[in-house]
Amino acid sequence: MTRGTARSGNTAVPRSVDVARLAGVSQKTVSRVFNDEQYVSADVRRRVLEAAEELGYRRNNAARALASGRTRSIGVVTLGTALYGPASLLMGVERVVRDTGYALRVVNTMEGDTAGVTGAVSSLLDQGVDGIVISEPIDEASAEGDASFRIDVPVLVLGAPLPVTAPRALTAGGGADLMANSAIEHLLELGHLTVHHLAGPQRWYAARDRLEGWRAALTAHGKAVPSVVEGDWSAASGYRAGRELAEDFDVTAVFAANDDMAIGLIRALTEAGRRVPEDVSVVGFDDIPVAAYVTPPLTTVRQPFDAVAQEGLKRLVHAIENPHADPLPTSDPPIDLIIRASTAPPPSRTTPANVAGIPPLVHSGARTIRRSRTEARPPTADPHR
Amino acid sequence: MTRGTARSGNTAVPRSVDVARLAGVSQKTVSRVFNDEQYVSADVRRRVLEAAEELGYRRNNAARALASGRTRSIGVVTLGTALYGPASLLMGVERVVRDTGYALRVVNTMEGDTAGVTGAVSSLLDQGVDGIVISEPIDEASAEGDASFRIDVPVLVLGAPLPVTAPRALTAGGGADLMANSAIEHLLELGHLTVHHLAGPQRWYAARDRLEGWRAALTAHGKAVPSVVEGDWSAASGYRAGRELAEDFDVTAVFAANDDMAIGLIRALTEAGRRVPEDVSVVGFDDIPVAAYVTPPLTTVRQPFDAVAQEGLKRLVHAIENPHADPLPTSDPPIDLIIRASTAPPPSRTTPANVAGIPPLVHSGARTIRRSRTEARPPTADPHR
DNA sequence: ATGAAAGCGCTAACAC
DNA sequence: GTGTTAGCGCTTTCAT
Repeated sequence: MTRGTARSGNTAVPRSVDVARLAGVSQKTVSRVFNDEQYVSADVRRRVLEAAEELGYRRNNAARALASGRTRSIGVVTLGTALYGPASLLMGVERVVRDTGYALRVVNTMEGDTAGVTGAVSSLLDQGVDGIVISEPIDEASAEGDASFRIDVPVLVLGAPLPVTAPRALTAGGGADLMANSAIEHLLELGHLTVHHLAGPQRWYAARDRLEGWRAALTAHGKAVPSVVEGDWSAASGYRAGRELAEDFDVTAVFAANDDMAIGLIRALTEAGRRVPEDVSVVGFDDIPVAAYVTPPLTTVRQPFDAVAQEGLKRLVHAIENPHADPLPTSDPPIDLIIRASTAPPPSRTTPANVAGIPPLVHSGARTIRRSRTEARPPTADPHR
Repeated sequence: MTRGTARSGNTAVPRSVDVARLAGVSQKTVSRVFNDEQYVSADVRRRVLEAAEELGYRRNNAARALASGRTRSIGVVTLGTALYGPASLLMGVERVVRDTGYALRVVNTMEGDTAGVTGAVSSLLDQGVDGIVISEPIDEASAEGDASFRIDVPVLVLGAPLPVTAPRALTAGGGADLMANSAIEHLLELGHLTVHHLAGPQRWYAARDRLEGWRAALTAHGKAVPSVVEGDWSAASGYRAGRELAEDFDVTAVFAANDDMAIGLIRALTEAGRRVPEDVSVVGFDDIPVAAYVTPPLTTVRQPFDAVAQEGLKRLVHAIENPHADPLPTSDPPIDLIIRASTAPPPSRTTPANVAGIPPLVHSGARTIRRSRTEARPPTADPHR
């Protein structure tokens, strides 16, 4: 391939000089037009645009980045797009990033990845990004924050505290402990003596956070804190946990750390002859799209993924574009507890079990309890949906 | 900000010249070391690496791209990471891309997006990519393939025919018609007189493909082709469709175009008093992670997302790196039909309905029927999982 | 309102 | 094996 000529085929890729020549202006003027700078006469602008159109001109982004020192792209480190939480967060981020005019570079850290978050961040830095989003990082096998390199672009961490040392760091999301709280209170209000917990993998901050919220809520209400069963977010692990829990007849309510595990759990309980919600109530976490349609429709906590992504990115972009300004303030979005048919009062010890039957048509009558994070207790219970 | 000095703080970002100076070699030698070129003595290589380490040197990717004409990145156009199919494909692509040494740029086209796939491709071209992956594109409102610009990088389309005109195009995946076929044959073998179809949104190629497969399979077996109900992939739309279908007592088997709709459908049937699978059999599509754990466990078609992504990308990278060679041959991966508990023989007209009960512990005994695309009919039915 | 000149930090080609 | 010289196609600075 000869330098500076055709890239493929027989037509050369046009450069700004070519456009300038055709429009009869200087190269710099072409640059001005494409950067929407002022001081370009309407006539010149039109001529330049026409010439560019005719040649099929596209600015070379590498040259732009090299000359300006800005790549106009944001890197995202995400873990397992297969999971609803991370996937939703990624979607939210993508949506917002586009509106800001930045491009998105994505690196996926799989669990069990040797390089981990540190490696992913490093690779983004190599690629050249103006800012970084780290979505739901998990604890690394190696020591945390041992990155031996400097991160001098702003970093936004979603749903966890900072996993790496970065001078210009921001966080958004998280606070699942408070969300867990509303789930537990709902179950206690129904009359359950305590609530068991099917936890997520404890390397995930989100999982630990939910567990802490569960424990704190029980303790605050003076209830016993049963031992914890740990899953791996999958329905399969929920199913396995369910087989264990089904044997313990003291279990009347379970708070699962996500909906998938809740569904597996319910399956196992059902197969063991323990009816949900008559014998055991189950609350999930996430409100995945099918949650309202499984049997029984799932009571669950809905996370405000979109709001978190949007709010966090607004702050990240602000930090990128105003390196010396103070970061924008945080504003945690409210959380919803969606009450459907998988929760009910505990079985009364005197009444015998009814004939098993299809749970009634309850999901259309789902209730939502919204609570903002700044309130201590939720005063409202507004029905919607 | 002064040119060529500190980017932030008081320490300048080191360049290859700085490394060269410190190591006592020429700048070009540093470049050689970092590009793993040959003809660098072990001693020099070590000194350069040490110097780089000490300074915290990182190659500037923009400069690299500008000088070499290659960006070493691949762009992905994906539609709605919220859906299991596109999300799985994206995950697969990410996994493979990393191993190839390319970076990933992602653009998400939401449904109802004005710019659509064409706009997304254009934005990737602006960003500068060496190749493009278009994952499950849908039909655009505007005329197809009307892109007024040239796409002179290789393009890989996943799960659909080419939505844009590109000289160097490849495709992978797709062929859902054949997959639909195995689902239909399973139901017919159980004794159903025909199979209804709950289709996906017909703007999606994948949805049309499944519909065609369904229609073709019924026709091939001389069965009646009932009218189609169309959903939007969501469980909610499956539920709405289910309320309609529940009223038609001729419906004994339904093939849903994805698992989410199947779950919504089952919910609606159940609420209407039609038992699954005793009264109505339901087959889904995708084998989402919870499919084995909903009630009843879902019989479904599993798509080989990972294999498709891997195979497609291998060919894309080959096309990028060997512009003038012939494209690598295609090799369609096999498809699995996972038989669980949502399918059964049709109700015999003489036997009255049994008392509704919990479906038995069947999902652990799931059967898998695998068929490769080159065979006309599946000869094997090997149990696994 | 427009242009000329000087880099941005690297890789490519060729010399030694 | 290693160094020298020219760009890559833009943006920046400064002149007009």
